[in-house]
Amino acid sequence: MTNWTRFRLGYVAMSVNVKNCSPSQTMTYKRFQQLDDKEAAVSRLERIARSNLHNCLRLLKHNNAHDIKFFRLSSRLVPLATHEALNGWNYMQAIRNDLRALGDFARKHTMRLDFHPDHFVVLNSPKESVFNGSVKNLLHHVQLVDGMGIDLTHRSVLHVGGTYKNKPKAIEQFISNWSYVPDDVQRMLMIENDDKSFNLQDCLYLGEKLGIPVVFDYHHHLANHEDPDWTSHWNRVVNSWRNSPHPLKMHISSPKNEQAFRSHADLVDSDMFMRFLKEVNGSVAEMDCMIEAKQKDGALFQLMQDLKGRDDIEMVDEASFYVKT
DNA sequence: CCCGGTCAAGGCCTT
DNA sequence: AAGGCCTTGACCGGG
Repeated sequence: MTNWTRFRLGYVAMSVNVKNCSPSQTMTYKRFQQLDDKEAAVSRLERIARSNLHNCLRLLKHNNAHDIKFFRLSSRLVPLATHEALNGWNYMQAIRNDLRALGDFARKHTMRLDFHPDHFVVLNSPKESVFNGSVKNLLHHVQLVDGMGIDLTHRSVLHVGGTYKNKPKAIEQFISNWSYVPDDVQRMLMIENDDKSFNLQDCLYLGEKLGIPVVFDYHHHLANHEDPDWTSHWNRVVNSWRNSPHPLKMHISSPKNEQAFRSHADLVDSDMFMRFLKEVNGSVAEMDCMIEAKQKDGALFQLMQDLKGRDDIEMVDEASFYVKT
């Protein structure tokens, strides 16, 4: 138990302020197929990947200028990286320097970077092909983290997966599949409650059983819960992070509206956020809050602006603060 | 230049 | 069994 918590804000993948700086440029497989000169096509993929990483570095510089030390990298940095048609493609060779530059900058400025692989990475699938494809994708993420030269532990957040019409069975499937997940990947992962299937208590059950930190998504919890009172489970969330080198991490977003409750709004509602912060304040020394909003870093800046006017907030810098109790 | 259709990957719901 | 939808940013081609 500590006195106050230092809260740090982060955002996802791209900036609304830095123009022409996409870290997710791509080439679809269809397009790749249409190109006759495969060697040229591959070097075009490599150019795109390098450009994505270069843009990431620009984003990190922008973040650093605004004290933002927490950032989720795009999971589409290297187009077609794990596509079977490109088996044997040594993209790491092509991106090594850019990747290293990214990691060097992050380390120099003590930034926390992580990933959130796309929804088709499903570790509890009963289909072997889906499971294997998921592991392949996650091993790609391991390579990226290693290539940046930063520690692998707890860098990638994942949902539990599908329910397949039998949630208890799907949870047990996750546990049995877990034993086939490579050690590196296991070490890299965190699990997050989702908005339709696996709620906070499901994640805590798995997290405790398998030693995986639980990322609490407050918005998902509002949309999908077994027990609406998350506070009575909070100490278990805190505890799931006890062996992590990183502070507890959570996701913050606001519903778009009542009809599309599960969709992300442009901005984060600061009153809702403050109510949440007051509940958790003091439970840990530091906490990282990932802002998931349409307006990306714009939402982060707006939120900080909203908090700035309050007398129960003590600002540390442009992206972190204490809550006074 | 703008706009609508399309795109590797899973799961789920409807028909 | 098959097709549409979810969700999302990027890109392509047509107007």
